[in-house]
Amino acid sequence: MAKRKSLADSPCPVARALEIIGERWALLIVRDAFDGVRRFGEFQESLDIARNILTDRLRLLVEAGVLDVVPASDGSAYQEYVLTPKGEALFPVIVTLRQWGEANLFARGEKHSQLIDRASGKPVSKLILRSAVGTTPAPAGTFVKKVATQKSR
Amino acid sequence: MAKRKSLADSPCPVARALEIIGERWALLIVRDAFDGVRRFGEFQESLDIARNILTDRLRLLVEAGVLDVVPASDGSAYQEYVLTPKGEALFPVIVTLRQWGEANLFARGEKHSQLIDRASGKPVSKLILRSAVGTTPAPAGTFVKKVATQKSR
DNA sequence: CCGTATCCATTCCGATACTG
DNA sequence: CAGTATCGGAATGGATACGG
Repeated sequence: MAKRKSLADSPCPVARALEIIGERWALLIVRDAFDGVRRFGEFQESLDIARNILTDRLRLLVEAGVLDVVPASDGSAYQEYVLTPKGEALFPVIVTLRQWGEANLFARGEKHSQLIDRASGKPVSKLILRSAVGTTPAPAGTFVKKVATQKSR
Repeated sequence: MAKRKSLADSPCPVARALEIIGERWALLIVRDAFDGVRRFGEFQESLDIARNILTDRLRLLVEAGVLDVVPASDGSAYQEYVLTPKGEALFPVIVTLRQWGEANLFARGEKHSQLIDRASGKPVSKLILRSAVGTTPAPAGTFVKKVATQKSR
């Protein structure tokens, strides 16, 4: 008993997403990857995570298709972990999470780290995110239920 | 040993945010709250979560200031759990997570649940998110480090 | 119907030692 | 440097029984 219930088959996209990245380390690894971190040791030092756990989390993220393993860019015989397109698509998630954290989790005047968007040169905290409005035409029968109770403010 | 490292004091807003909602159930509870769920039993049924865990997670979210406890709206002597402004500010996080899940975690033709934004009448999956561009003027000395390595695509 | 309390299996995670 | 192997303690989560 006490077998953990899998969310991987949930009809809710939020639940499925959490099955992959709803875990203490996963998103921090992804955040570091966005930050340019590629090597095992860099992740380990940056996150201060035990090596065995890091090994396991990297493996899970690779299996999930969020990271990819490539031969090291320098001569060394090792590997590097880079974001796949699927992993890069997590950028808006990181940004919104960061924005929420900055706005709600820091005392006035308290310092926080910052991330600059390479393309725009602006802090990611100030990015306006564009969703894929045109993508997924959503043909009839796509949804298993429709709930019209959302507030947006 | 093996004491879990707290992220609550991390200078990274993403890490702090994950300390609160980076857990298997927290965001699903928040998602349900956005969906209009307010009662203990509703959460329990919707999430199929053990009652003791639900109790604990609700308590944590209340402590974190994401949910608030109010007297039941019907006559019953119980309580209801409603989103605080801080909790409602998580809306963009849920939306981006959902968008990512829809785009990357479902096979073509596979159905997923849907959520309609009350204000706009559109699916949240197609919302264009506006960040608080004007807020937090970010005076000098706000950041502990600046990293300019971000890719945005 | 709303929770709390207990018990226990599973999972997580840190420390450490070890290999190449 | 980049992992793997093993260990033990802590946290998570599920089942269930109980009380308001």
